[in-house]
Amino acid sequence: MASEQNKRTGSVTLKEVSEKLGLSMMTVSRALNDKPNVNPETKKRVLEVANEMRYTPNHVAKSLVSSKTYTIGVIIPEIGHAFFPEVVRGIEEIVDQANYQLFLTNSSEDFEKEKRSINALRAKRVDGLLISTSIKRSDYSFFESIKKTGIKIVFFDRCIQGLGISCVGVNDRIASKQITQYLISQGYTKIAYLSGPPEVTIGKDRLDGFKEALSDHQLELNSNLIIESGLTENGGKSAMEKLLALADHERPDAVATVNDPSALGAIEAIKEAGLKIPDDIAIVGFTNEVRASIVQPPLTTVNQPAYEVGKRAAQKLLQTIKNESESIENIELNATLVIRESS
Amino acid sequence: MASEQNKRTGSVTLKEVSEKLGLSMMTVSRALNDKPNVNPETKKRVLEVANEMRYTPNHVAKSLVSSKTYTIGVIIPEIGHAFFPEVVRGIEEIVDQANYQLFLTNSSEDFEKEKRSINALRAKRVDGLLISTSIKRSDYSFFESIKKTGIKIVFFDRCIQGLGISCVGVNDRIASKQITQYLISQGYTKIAYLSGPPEVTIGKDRLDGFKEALSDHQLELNSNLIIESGLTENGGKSAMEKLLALADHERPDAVATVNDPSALGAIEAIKEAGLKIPDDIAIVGFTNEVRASIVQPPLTTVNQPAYEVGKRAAQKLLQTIKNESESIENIELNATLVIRESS
DNA sequence: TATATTAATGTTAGCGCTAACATATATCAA
DNA sequence: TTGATATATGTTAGCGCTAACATTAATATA
Repeated sequence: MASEQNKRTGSVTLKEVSEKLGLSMMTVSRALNDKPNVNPETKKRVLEVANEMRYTPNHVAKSLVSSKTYTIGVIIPEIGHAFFPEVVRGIEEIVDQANYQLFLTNSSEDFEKEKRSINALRAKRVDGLLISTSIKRSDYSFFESIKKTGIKIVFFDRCIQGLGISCVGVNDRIASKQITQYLISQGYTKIAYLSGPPEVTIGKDRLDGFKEALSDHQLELNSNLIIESGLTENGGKSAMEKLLALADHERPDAVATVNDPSALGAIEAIKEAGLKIPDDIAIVGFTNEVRASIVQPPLTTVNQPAYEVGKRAAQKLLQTIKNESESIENIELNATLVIRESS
Repeated sequence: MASEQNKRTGSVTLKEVSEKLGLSMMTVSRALNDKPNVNPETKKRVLEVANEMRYTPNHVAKSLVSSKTYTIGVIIPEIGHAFFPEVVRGIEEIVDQANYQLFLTNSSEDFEKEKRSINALRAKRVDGLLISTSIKRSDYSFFESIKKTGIKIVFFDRCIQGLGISCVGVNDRIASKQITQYLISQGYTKIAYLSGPPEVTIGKDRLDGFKEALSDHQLELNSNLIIESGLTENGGKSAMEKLLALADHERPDAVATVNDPSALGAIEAIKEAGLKIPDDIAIVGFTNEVRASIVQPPLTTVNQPAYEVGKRAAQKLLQTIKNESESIENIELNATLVIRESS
């Protein structure tokens, strides 16, 4: 029993199975892979014996022959942000259906680590890469050179434009504009904005949407009320503290934010200052992550279909892998307003 | 430039680099892998040319030779549960430091999918497996047979005992006992329990801890007050509704739960019934996930060091891979009480 | 000077598998 | 009966790399 096992790796090989059966490796290979021209009887015997011997095909060897690994790499900037696990869930579902396996890496918003991971995944010969870039990315040239190697890439959520790489995200600009318009329609006039990093699409697009809404309604854009908060709770909190420190006449009556974590941090600051939401100051987020419905007061925000983003990105990547001439697309999913009590 | 690229895969091979240099593949291989007996001058030239040609070593081929893939597989029951992304973050950090790559699969609490994933990962020849089993697991024999193949396994959070496989978790029984004792010390006497699935360690151990605390304080164990809620919000909510439907004299004055999602669901039910927490009914959770501090009222719960669980599990697995005679351990991390306002 | 030792490089074989070609046997039409 | 066709199986070579052994050149030792 254990004697059938390969000395080197501990697993049974095709050769061992074929020897036991008195057949050539090729016939056994054909039988196990549903190739034509195998006697049904032979096939049955092969399957039985392979099963008995607990043969597991070695995909490493298969991959070397076929130069396909049925493996994709996913680069996440921060798995701690509730948005991303949902995206991963979507990706995993699609990828699993297609019998691919998923390598996960977490860059922790560190571009150097992101580069290292991408190179490691290339060495592992992944068939494709699903990337959401870290914030502190500096050189586009890296992605250009990666792209030149011919590996298939799809960006999601945080995209880089102009590289000829497909992207799956939400219509950030429009959604950001809508939620700002909603604040305006509620009668708020001094609206502040906690912005994300401008280098990344989501940072830029959401800020643009905010600005558009203001100018559409002839509201002045007070640059003192636009503060970069990054994408975290802490960033949101300290940005809000700066706003609260402004003189009374400048202080905003409402705050729009680049994402929910940032809004949650801001809420903390507002509460600590002893102010009431939305009476003293209204606030809205962007993401609709798990905490948004639970915080007091429940947060008005934009629902980003995270799971859907993951699914679509994975689908697009698999198509790009399968079909050499797959077009480059900019897929924008619809984000929708979720009106709760914080505004 | 592009002409140096391999026709088959689009990437440059060792052979191509060696031909360009007029050296044998072996010398180039030695130079690139920091092996001894290479002329420093040669090494420098090799590194330069390899870099110029954008050579990326093919780990698939390396793995076939070495029968090591520097790859581990992680099986998560539900990445949507906030606890698990944190665990994954811990795993990823350790694994990355050791230059391993991580395959992530999400079983969605489906044991059939879990088995499929494990088999797929075995075919991919991962060096080890980090597993948190799904709830609906029925046959232990599967794990027994997997273990026989010699693959290294470490369980985390949800373990199966008696298989001779290491496990990293928290001291569930004791922590559950402590939080129940805390409720008792606050004067509650009719304490209900929303329990998890008993087949899984966390379900059993936490319930045991709860029971121990009651019997230590000579409180009667009313089996009507122990309801299986599963591990989700919905389960918690409907279990709580059953408790609220009890006759007045039976109705609990406090509820302990198997985990935070379950507690959060129960809180919803209590609020919908128009009752006040903790005045009408107190509630405590178990996990300390992101929402626990934010819900109204903030949830008293047990802090499970998720990130630490991930790190320790990954460390143990890497040690088990490296060291053939690594001992089988049951690592219990300390969970600590987090007292907030729900009790 | 002859010989042992070390350093630098090369050659061969094989990891586990499959594509592509080769062979043997059975089946069929003319 | 003959060769053509289909079916079932086998053989060879090679995917990209490295371990193990082989060779050559350079240096040290007696």
